[in-house]
Amino acid sequence: MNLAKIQAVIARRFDKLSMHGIGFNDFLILYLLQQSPGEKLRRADLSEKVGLTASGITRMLLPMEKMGLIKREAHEWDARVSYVVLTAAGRQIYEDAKYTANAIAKEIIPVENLKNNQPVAELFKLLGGTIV
Amino acid sequence: MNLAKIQAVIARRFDKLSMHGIGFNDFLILYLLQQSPGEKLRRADLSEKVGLTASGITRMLLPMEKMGLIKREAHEWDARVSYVVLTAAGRQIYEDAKYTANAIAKEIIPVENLKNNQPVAELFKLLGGTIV
DNA sequence: GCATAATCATTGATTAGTCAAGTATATGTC
DNA sequence: GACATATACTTGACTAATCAATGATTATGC
Repeated sequence: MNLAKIQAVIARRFDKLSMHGIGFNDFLILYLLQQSPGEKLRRADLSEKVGLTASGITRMLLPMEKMGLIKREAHEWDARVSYVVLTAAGRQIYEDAKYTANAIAKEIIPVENLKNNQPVAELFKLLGGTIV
Repeated sequence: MNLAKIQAVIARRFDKLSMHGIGFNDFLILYLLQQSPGEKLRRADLSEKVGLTASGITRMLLPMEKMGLIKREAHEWDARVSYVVLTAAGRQIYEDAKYTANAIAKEIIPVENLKNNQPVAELFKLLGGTIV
């Protein structure tokens, strides 16, 4: 009864991100948005990527929206979907936080797995299949 | 963001335990008690074993106590500690649920790891280091 | 073209857990 | 033997998530 521990331990390492005013989950969202075409994702897709339910996503994004890290955008023709879009402020925070996050990820990932110079990407990929 | 998924997936498989009126966590508690000397454990030790905080344990055990699966027992000389003891009813439920749980565990564990004929024990041991 | 079904997002109610503080008891030191 | 500190547990306040229900919109079958 607690695999969540692993996730908690990793997430805790990322507590340093608070120096940028965001947490692990926020960073993950920004990361996913930033690497998506148009820096946007449908809420349904986002929920699928992070492994939360739709309502979980709604609730997780609320404060990020208030902070101005992300904003809403309507789908071109499907009125049911609402895109989550990275704002300029969000992109800026992400760019700043990236360095911190990479440093943390470098402490976690075994060096031999560090092929390209993108520790966070590698970490998320490693956890990937199961996590992100 | 979700290693908890693994745990959730496994726990969900154990939903069948509801036919015995208990859930995965309840079964885990019963399991741990049943294999402890005197069928009892200090709350602190239990919390350590399942990876919850002390308060988490207090809250998890409350309904089980109401259902009469477990009961309290004072420590012989240390008035701070309170043992969690398996009741006769609890043992009975455990014995019944064990068969269901073993069947489920057998579906999850790779056959080559099934040495002795105690799938649940093996499963918990496999998850062990990190989980139980 | 209309009825029915499916999809997307939000909301209220609930659950499972955390942390911080509090209570009670034990232990070590002087 | 009294005080400081540590340990065991409980409680209140809070957080993060779930589910079930709902509203809105789009897709499908006939």
